[in-house]
Amino acid sequence: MTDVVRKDVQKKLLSGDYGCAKELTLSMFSGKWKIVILYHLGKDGIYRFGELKKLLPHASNKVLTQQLRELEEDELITRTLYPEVPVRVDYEITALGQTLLPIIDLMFEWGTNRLKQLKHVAPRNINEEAIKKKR
Amino acid sequence: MTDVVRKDVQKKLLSGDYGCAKELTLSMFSGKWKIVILYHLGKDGIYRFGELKKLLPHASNKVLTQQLRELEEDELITRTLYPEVPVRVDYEITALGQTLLPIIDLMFEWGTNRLKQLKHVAPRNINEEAIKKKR
DNA sequence: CGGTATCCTTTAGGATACTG
DNA sequence: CAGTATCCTAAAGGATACCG
Repeated sequence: MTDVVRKDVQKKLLSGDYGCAKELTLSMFSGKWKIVILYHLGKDGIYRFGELKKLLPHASNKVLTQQLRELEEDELITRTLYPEVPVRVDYEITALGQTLLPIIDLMFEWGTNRLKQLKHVAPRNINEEAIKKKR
Repeated sequence: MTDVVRKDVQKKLLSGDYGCAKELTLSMFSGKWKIVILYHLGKDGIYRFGELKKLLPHASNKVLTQQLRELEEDELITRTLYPEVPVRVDYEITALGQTLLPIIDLMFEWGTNRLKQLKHVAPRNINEEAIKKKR
């Protein structure tokens, strides 16, 4: 899921149902590349489309564009087009987007600690879990 | 998306690729009802399956069970079965799961603030955005 | 360069009926 | 009571080709 949540939240907003604050926040990240995009824009400043593509070589044109458009809709990033030849497009994080950075940092921290733990229980355990999943 | 991320992270763990700490954390929440489940278990203590169902009336049996199983796999909650008649099953958050609560709290806080802002820009704006999306 | 357009696959999520 | 089992659909994500 992920964008199930996003659409759900949007629907609730439209119908005047202003509950589910956590879900609203979660829906900001939900999308395969959104966290990473926000992270880099928050950390390094401005990126051009092509630069983001290099950063995320596994993201297809379509999906990357889609994620950027949604982040823009959510007012977390801005898109600036310079009508030069060839065209240039800059993506930058907004003030609102920056307010998400502390959360992303916490997530990074938690994930890092958890990865350390998972290494200690030895890779074999992880494999066993994976096998268990296949049943 | 959402569990795209979860499976992605699991794959990376298996192949020894221990990057993507943020994604690991995100994958803990990704799933339509996971945050809410963690939130309630973290706040109120133990819940039985039926109680969770009442709390989440829109979740189907299948999906709710699935989310609980994944949370258990990720070691965020425990499942305890009491072989009484009729059977009883308790769900409880683990110590690891509790370490996610600060993040969830932050998400709740961010979402609440954002909802306030969105109310102030007036519902009409939101409708315009929604219309824009339909193109 | 920064995308669209098109087509395709996968899978998350859901409705309903049934069971130990 | 606490789930499985089955079937279904919507939509997220991806590959590739083309465009202003």
